[in-house]
Amino acid sequence: MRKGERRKQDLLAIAYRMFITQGYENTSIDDIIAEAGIAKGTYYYYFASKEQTLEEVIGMMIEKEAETAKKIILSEISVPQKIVGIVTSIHPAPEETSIEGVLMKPENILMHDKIKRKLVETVTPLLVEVVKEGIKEGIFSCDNIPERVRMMLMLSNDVFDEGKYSDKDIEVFIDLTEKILGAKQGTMSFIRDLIRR
Amino acid sequence: MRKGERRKQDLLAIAYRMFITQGYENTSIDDIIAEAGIAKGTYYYYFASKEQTLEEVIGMMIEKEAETAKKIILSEISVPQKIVGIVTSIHPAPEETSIEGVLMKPENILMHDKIKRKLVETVTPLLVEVVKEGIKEGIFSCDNIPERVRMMLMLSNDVFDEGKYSDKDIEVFIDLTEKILGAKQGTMSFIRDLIRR
Amino acid sequence: MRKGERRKQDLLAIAYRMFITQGYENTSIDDIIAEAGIAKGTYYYYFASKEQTLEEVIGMMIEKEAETAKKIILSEISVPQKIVGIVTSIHPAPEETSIEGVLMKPENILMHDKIKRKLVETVTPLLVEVVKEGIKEGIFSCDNIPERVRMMLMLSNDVFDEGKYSDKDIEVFIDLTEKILGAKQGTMSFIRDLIRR
Amino acid sequence: MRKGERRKQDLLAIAYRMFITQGYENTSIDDIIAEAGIAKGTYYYYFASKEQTLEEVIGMMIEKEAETAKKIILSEISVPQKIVGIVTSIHPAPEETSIEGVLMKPENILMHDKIKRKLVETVTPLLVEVVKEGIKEGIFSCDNIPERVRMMLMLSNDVFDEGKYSDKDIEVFIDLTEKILGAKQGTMSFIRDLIRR
DNA sequence: GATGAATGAGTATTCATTCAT
DNA sequence: GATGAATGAATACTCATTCAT
Repeated sequence: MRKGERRKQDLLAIAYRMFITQGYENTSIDDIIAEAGIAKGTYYYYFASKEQTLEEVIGMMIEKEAETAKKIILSEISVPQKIVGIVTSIHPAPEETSIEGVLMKPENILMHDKIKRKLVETVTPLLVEVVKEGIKEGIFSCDNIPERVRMMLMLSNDVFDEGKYSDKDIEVFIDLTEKILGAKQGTMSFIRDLIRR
Repeated sequence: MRKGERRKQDLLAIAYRMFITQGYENTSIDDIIAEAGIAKGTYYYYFASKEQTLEEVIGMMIEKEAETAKKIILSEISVPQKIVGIVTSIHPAPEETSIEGVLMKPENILMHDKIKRKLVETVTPLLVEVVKEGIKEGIFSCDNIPERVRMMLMLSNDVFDEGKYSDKDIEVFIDLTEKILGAKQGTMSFIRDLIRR
Repeated sequence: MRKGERRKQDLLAIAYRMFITQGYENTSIDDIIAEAGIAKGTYYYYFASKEQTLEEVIGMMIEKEAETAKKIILSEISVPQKIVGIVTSIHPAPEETSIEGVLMKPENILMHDKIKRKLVETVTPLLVEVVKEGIKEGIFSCDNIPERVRMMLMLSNDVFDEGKYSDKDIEVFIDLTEKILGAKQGTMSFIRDLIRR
Repeated sequence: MRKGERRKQDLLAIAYRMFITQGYENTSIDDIIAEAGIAKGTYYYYFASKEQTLEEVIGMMIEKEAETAKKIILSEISVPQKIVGIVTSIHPAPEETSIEGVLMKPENILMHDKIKRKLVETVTPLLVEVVKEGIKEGIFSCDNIPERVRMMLMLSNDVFDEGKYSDKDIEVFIDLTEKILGAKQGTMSFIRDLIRR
């Protein structure tokens, strides 16, 4: 059973990499098994279908992100820093975005979209708690917290996922983030230094 | 030649309807020509490829939207109403969204995404002018106008495209819209009455 | 070894049921072992191949039928009743036929056909003895007994296996049965009451 | 269109031959197109699926048989000869049966069974007319004609399709045929000379 | 302008069987 | 006796595109 689990993880990792690199639709089962060096039957021993593989790949990613977010929440940093930490952590790693904007190539939109939705869904409740903490501390002031958090997340996706954003985009984003949460101007301005490269 | 143009428009209309209804990937050339009652060769006489057809379909839509937007701009209504009018006009007609959320079915994401991007790109400069008008009138007050307009558009996409939004979502959206543009609280509150059904 | 025998019988019973229900071709080894809750290796410990399983399943059925037939022969009923008893006993139980004519679904023809042939082969010699008894008693009168018995069996298969037969079919069948065996008219007419539902 | 029709007929002929020779299930699309020397797409241009091909192959055969039967009916021979002519004409040509009993190989049962059913269905009404003719002429005498004709057909299938029948089988079959139709003994005895080889 | 026959690379999925442990 | 991971050949079907007429 150990052996089987290990192999499944390997396959998942390979599938993940290939889906990201060439797109889900453009990756054939044959591609995957060739890369993994296994027989077709073996692949289907571990996965019921290609789509199921995609689900598991996504699940794996989400899980990782959620864990990171939880660690951030438990760490000893200020509430605004927690929020920014979580928001930035859920964006595609620079390696991935930089390789010719892979994630946004049309062949990847399906997967990217699935991930985005699930990520928002997963991270929202975690962030809600953080925001509530901020309200208690008097840093933020707002109602309809879940809705505001969701919008903030979606906005950050819109702005940062393409990998093409200007300084002005950042300025506006900072401004909006403060206003979404009802923070004093300047509260989130340290984002500038984090993001600008 | 007139006749040819006419036929092309028909094909475009058919393709548009089928892409929307069943998704771009799920619509085969055979489907289209069956519906149109023409031979395969004829289809390829008018379009170089399936993808080109998609581009033209999208172009057609965008053109329509842009025209609507321009009409709104030239009309005799208040600046906030112009903005809201344009923003709401670019969202899928209720018929389309309501029919089981067709547009967001996974098979439609590719097309939907392409449309969204191009729409933002096209509508932004138009809206920028309106916002500038609003600033002159003293209703709005902000810098980085193009960036702010883009974010507003993207946010409205995020909130309204799924067709599933709560009253709270609307409240937050109104609040944010006002803050994005630096308007007084209440300026955009009439949105409530437009959107709530 | 006793334990092994028991398990094999269980497997045979499961295979039988699934072959009947879903057809031989449509039943995969995986289906069988899932139902039995055993590993694939275990299955192949008991059976050399899927086809061998089918043979054994059929053998099992035939054996049962033959036993029933023998019991009928030894019982204290009239010769015509023995014949009818045996003939009716070899037809699929109403439960099986009635469930949407399972046995005749195209996916079951192969198995059904194999069973039919073997059954005729097995039952013929038994019935021949009964017919000879009838001849001694002066009830029947005919030559070429084995050939006649075979045809009677095949005819009964044709008429009754589909589960769709009219009253007229029964009338004709009774008439023919009498004539096949050279019996007086009316000898077999009690079939009517047995079969009509 | 002429060209297309011709090719379809060729494909049908090839499929027919291969289905007969190797069995329907054992004949892959690849086999067929290799034999026909065409591309896979071409095959699917003419047939929607493998199963549809089977249906058309069977339809083709049935049509042929029905035509033969009609010709026999219109010919100037005696009623018993018409009946025997039709019945013998619907059995597999000797070439086909003789080649190692191809038709009855397990892999062919499905197709064989489909053909048998459809053939009985198609030929029964034709034979009914002939039998009625015979009754008018006073040669036959019976009620429930359709049921009797069906049984006669099924019986002849049972006896002759396997290609293995003895002289005694023929004797019994002749006897039964006469009795099914209520003919005088000897009416159908000329069958002997036709069938015995 | 229009036709429709022909193409063929591409793809996911199934399943009986083996064998080292 | 029992396991379950690994195999890999087999197979039906799709579809955008081309081109001679």
